[in-house]
Amino acid sequence: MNDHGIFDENLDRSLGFLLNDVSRQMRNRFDRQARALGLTRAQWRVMMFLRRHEGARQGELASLLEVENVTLGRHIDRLEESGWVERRRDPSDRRAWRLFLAAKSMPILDKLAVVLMETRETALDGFSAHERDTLIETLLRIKTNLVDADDADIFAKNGPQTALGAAD
Amino acid sequence: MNDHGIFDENLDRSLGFLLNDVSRQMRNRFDRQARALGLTRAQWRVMMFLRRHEGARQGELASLLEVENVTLGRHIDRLEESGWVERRRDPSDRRAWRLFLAAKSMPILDKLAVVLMETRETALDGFSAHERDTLIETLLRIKTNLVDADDADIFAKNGPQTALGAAD
DNA sequence: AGCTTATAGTAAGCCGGCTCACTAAAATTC
DNA sequence: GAATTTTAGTGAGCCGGCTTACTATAAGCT
Repeated sequence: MNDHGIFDENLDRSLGFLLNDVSRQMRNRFDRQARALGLTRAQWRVMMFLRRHEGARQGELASLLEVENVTLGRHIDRLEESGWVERRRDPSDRRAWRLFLAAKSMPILDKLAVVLMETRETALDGFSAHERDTLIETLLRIKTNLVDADDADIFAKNGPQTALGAAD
Repeated sequence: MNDHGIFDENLDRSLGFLLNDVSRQMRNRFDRQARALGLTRAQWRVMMFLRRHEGARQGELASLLEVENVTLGRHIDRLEESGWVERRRDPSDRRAWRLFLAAKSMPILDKLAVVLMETRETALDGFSAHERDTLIETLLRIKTNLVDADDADIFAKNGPQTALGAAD
């Protein structure tokens, strides 16, 4: 019983903020461990995806990473400046870049995978395999819900003509 | 079977990145809905905490929010500039500020609580009450694990003398 | 009292997200 | 072939985190 009515729930237990907190804590922890290697978690993630998609264009990679084009562009700026990644002009499309890992990048990737595993073990200390699976599946469900809702917003805004399968 | 060995797991399913993605999606969704009201989720959260702790100093509020002092300081800069929050000098400590909500802030807070609930409903569409509880408890466990690990790091670095209960 | 240490907060500057506005080039349409 | 629209990427600038270094003041010790 307090003065603020039904909206005065405990913000510490609110899903959005809790996800934010935990995500931030994990990022900070990983980055502290990885600082000596000269990469942040976000940068390393870009490189891991790039390893499996060498020669990708920025837009393709941004789409895989689910960030905006401009966000990835700035990552690539920094990674190129530090010599981890190379931009080469696409020979058949002069607007586009093709992205490649520099040779010096390879040895770092697996080291940081170890840091990631350690961070995860810290976070999930005391969790059973089943609990871990459930958590991952739950987060994927949430992600799907949010993506679907965004799609529905776009549909509502632009009308059916831009949606797939809307042919007559 | 590929060329990259045991470290080549699916990054899309990696806990840290998944938390990051979901957290970002929820933040973006909330902020898009709330933009018309002139506040972001982080700013609104500051104000919600402040409502229950009027007169708090910046350091106290930062500690409640679990962000660094400097992070909150910049929030307060912006909130003060927009007239949502007031800084008043502490009469008994000239280093410190005391924080207060401006009168115009009150009507906004409950509106944004509704936006938060809608965002949560979108995210948790199709989840049972039990599943929701489980998720929150799981996230709190992870948070505890990470906080404990940070505490252990500090202990290891500074030695027992800074830990509570380390008398003699 | 006077020196030292701890605390409250700011300044500067980095990374990681975003939007909005833009350029250059490609693709489409007429 | 020319005009239009779409696409690839950048520039500027905002918010939200952080670290490191600093100022000003308070508190503690001798």
